[in-house]
Amino acid sequence: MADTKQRIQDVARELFARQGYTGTSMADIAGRLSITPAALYYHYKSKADVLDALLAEPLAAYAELAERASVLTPAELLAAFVDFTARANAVIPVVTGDPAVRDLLDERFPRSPKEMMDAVIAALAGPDPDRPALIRAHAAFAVVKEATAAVLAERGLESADRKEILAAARRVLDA
Amino acid sequence: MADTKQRIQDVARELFARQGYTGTSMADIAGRLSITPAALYYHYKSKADVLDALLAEPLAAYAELAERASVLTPAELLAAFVDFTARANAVIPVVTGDPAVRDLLDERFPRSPKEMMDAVIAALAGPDPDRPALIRAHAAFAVVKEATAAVLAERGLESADRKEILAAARRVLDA
DNA sequence: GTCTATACTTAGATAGAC
DNA sequence: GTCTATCTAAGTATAGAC
Repeated sequence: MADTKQRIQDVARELFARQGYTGTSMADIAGRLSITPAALYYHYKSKADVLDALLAEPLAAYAELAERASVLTPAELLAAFVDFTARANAVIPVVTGDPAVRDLLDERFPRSPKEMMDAVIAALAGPDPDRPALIRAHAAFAVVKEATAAVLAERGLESADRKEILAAARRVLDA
Repeated sequence: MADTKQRIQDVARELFARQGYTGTSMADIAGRLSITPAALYYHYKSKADVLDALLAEPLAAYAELAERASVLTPAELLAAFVDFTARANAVIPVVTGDPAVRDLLDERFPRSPKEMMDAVIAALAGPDPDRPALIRAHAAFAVVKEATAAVLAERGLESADRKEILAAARRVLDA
């Protein structure tokens, strides 16, 4: 990818994460790069396209995970999801926090994050889940997502952290 | 409170929850009430004031919970937090999802939601926590917050649900 | 308490020069 | 590839009539 496009994505990822997608203007992004907003439109035809470029790879990874979910054991799925969360850490709040982003993604990507999350939850809950099983699945999902984010907020995700998170998630899942 | 003010708050709560604070305009709120935006400014002097009015009660409840956190047992704290989450359900995503709201609250309320969350996490982690204890505290917090929200998304929080959520959170906390 | 009209600002986006 | 200049739309907010 051209150097300028890469730099735009890096700045956009940081600003979207800090201020949200709706809360970040094209002028904000351009200012950080010491160019004018108009110059951005040479590289991307809209603000939504900048977001697309930023999310394409993480969303594809999420889709792959959701597709494999039903053939993995819960332990394998939780482990894979910790790693996904760690890699996509910077963009997850952008997707989950801003309703405008959710609507954009519905138009532009085949499967919504909500659908993919539901697939993971369903796999964690097992076949024909009752209400307690669904609650435990949501809880285990939450443990992985939030605990991983909490660790990454102040340091790298070390091997011991990963094991602790997975152990907690498995305790939640096994009633 | 005057009837119109109450109806403005009800509409604002619903729209902020669905579209986010930044993603909701005064015209959106006014339209739902079949009045003009200008009329809103008779009742509230700014959009931020509408948000303030909406969040004052939940934030005060959260502050009280955070203050009592250190003298409650973890089980009591988790139970109180389930109930708080259930009551504040509609506005929690408004606060946590939009960075602009976080900045507004920093200016307008004495203690930020982040600070209060940290107090709860610290109480759950116990004195002089090591890294695993902090991870477990974050995980238990996440279980209560997300599982309660998941249940409320499709039905009321029944007594059995509450017990299931608390049992899961306690399994996370006790290594 | 609500309206019309409007001021002011910011944002997304385009045209055309360089 | 980037700029200047500009358009259009939307949003917050106010003034003053009713």
